[in-house]
Amino acid sequence: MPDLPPPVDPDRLVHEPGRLAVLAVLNAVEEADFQFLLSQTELTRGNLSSHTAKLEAAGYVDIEKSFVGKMPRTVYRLTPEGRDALEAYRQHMETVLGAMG
Amino acid sequence: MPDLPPPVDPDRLVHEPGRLAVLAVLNAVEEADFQFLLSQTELTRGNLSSHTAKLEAAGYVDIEKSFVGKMPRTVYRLTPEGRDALEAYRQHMETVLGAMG
DNA sequence: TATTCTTGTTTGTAGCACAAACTAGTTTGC
DNA sequence: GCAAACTAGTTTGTGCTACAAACAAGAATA
Repeated sequence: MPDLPPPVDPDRLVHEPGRLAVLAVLNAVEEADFQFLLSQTELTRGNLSSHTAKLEAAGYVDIEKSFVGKMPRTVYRLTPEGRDALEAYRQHMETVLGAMG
Repeated sequence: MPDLPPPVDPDRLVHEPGRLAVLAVLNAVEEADFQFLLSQTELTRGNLSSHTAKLEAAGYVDIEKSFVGKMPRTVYRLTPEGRDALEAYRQHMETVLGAMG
């Protein structure tokens, strides 16, 4: 029989599946543009835009805007705080899930 | 460098922290009453009530009402479907988190 | 020139989590 | 024996937030 579970209290900003998908991609690639995130996460553009805005407001993601030729391009990067938050989330969830196994 | 993450698409009914806490407790103990769930999950009563109602509606939890002496008592149990859903959730999240390690 | 494509942002809505207020009955105190 | 306080949950109201549709600003294309 599994042990009684530890408290379940994840960082909600990370826990939301759309944002977790974004963070997981950024964790893997260091740097990604809007289109790449779109294709990897399968979010809609509106959704991706608002999730990245929220992650930026939290200090978890840096957003850098520039132009490639004449077209705008937005590049997203995990900040150190974002990386820490993601790692803390991972450990928290591993603990919770591990106690269920 | 971590691999690109697999799709992040957890069962939202399970993913919600309050409900995950309830399911994790029920997974551990087979059977629990309202008060025990309250103390273990640290949810408010209103919250616990509505989360369990949702889990019952989904067929993940059975609710059994009886009396102990003259006081009502409600006992909660995981159904087989609930157990399966929780296990599927666990595996899904392990996969997602594992790719981040 | 106009229409269609790109790159995102803003807006409107519906759903949901949350806690406060409520219900129904029981025990305790005076 | 009557009121106040406690038990065991449920219902209700509110505010947040995820979601996609509509929008905006330009660039390429026909």
